[in-house]
Amino acid sequence: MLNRTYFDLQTATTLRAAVPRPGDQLSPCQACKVRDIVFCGALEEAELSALSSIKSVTEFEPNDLLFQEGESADHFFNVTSGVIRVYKLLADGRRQITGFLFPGDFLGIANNDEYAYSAEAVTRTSVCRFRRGKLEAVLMQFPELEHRLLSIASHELAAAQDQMMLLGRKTARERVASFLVMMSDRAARIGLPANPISVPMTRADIGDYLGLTTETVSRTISRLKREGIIAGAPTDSVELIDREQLEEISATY
Amino acid sequence: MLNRTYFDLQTATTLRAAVPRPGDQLSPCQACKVRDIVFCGALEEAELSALSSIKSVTEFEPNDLLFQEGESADHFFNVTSGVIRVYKLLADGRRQITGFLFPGDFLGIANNDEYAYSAEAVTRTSVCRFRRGKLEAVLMQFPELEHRLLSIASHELAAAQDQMMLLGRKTARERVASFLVMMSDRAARIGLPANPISVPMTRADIGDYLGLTTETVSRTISRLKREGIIAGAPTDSVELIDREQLEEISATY
DNA sequence: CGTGCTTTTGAAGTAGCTCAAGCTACGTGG
DNA sequence: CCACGTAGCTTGAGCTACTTCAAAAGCACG
Repeated sequence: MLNRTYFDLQTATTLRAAVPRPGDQLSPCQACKVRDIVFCGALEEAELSALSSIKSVTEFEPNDLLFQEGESADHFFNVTSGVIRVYKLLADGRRQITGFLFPGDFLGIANNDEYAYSAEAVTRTSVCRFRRGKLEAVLMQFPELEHRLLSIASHELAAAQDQMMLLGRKTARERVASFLVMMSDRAARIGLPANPISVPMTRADIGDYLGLTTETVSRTISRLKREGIIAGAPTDSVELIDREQLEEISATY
Repeated sequence: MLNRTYFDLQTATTLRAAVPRPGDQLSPCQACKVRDIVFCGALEEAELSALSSIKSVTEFEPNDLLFQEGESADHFFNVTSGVIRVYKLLADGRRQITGFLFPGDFLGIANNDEYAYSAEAVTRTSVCRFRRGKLEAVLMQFPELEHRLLSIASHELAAAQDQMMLLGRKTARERVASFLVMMSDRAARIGLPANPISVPMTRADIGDYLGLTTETVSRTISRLKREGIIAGAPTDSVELIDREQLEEISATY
């Protein structure tokens, strides 16, 4: 399961040149490849070193559980490489994946002291982990960080609303097209090529994300291929041949 | 359209005794009937009067538009009475209602400077309105307020994830049951009776919230009535006869 | 080179949708 | 006060997009 995807993502974050800045080497985070993207980006040295002092780096293998719904929410995470799936389960095993996380994404915003969802590694993944209590102390000290968390939460909220539209009102074809366009955009955002995209998650994952069955996802992708809109390079990689049409199909307003 | 529901909600917020506190009458917000519920609740007098000085009260009639997706996000709102629907549209008119707002709910968290969704009054509604720029200035001054916004956003995020589960994986029956239980819980939360609940929105609204058609909503409610699990008092009011069974049906983990 | 997992494809079934008609409630104007 | 119009709700009949069940094919790994 340690497939190409993982290497792609590794490569990607490596490719993102970590531009040296004045004041470099003051804290390990200065060298972080994804730190320009969110949370830790563009912070004062004081804030950054406060954060740095409470972080620990952890690695996960594919399908490793980061935490489970209902567990005490002891940590926040910042993904530095790999892909994570976040999901909820019903008693009878039905699963809804509420999001996929990529390098630079933040994880662990919870309103009680319990996680409201579970999180698992899709690929080999590394994260920057913060103890909740400690992070909160740092937040108290640096209101700018809290401001940033609010901004992250707002983004997530907007994304969640788009996903509700997708789940409530789009056809299977529109959902799959939306998914592929989203994957392409996310890849571009973290510095990967937007076109032949890597799709490390299984059809079952995609189905549980889009509110479809694996069979429907597979059939829909097959049809898009037959129509020449996309093409499947071998190892879980997809080429968007007619991106414009894909966007039309995706029915984004 | 100025039906019983509106009066119910008016009554409710009036019933919520505004307990006098030391330091009362310092600002008009002290008397606010919903202020214990969120955002403005339990603030220092300084914070409260800062907020109070930038707010303005506005009323909306049923179906009035508060703002539209894509508009410049100039205001935040706090609902003080009535019910609001928040939704997104696709180009061809398909609508997804992403939430209903009740007294005490906060509205307008946006990540760009554009609203990501539209908002309309379901019933006659009154809101407390804050100019975005001014509120942001107050936020800068009182980090506690930003902390509170983050907490609100976290709650909304958790609710959004539940809704994704509902839209992606639940059956029509489970969705309708979930909806009724949710309405009952929300009513209780703002001090209304949890049992004969008022359902001011149309079947079309409910359908667009649950990812169903009006017909399916209607049929499903009819069946729940036939089974004696709920009963329809006349004016858009529903009695939960067997709440326990309704919760079972709703498939909440 | 077989074992297990994922994906694909087919065939049949069904939950929910579409289309259509009738019903109820309510406000309006004669 | 009653006819009338409109908007929402209900119910029926038929349809279809997606699911379910099943099997075979592809692929990764020991």
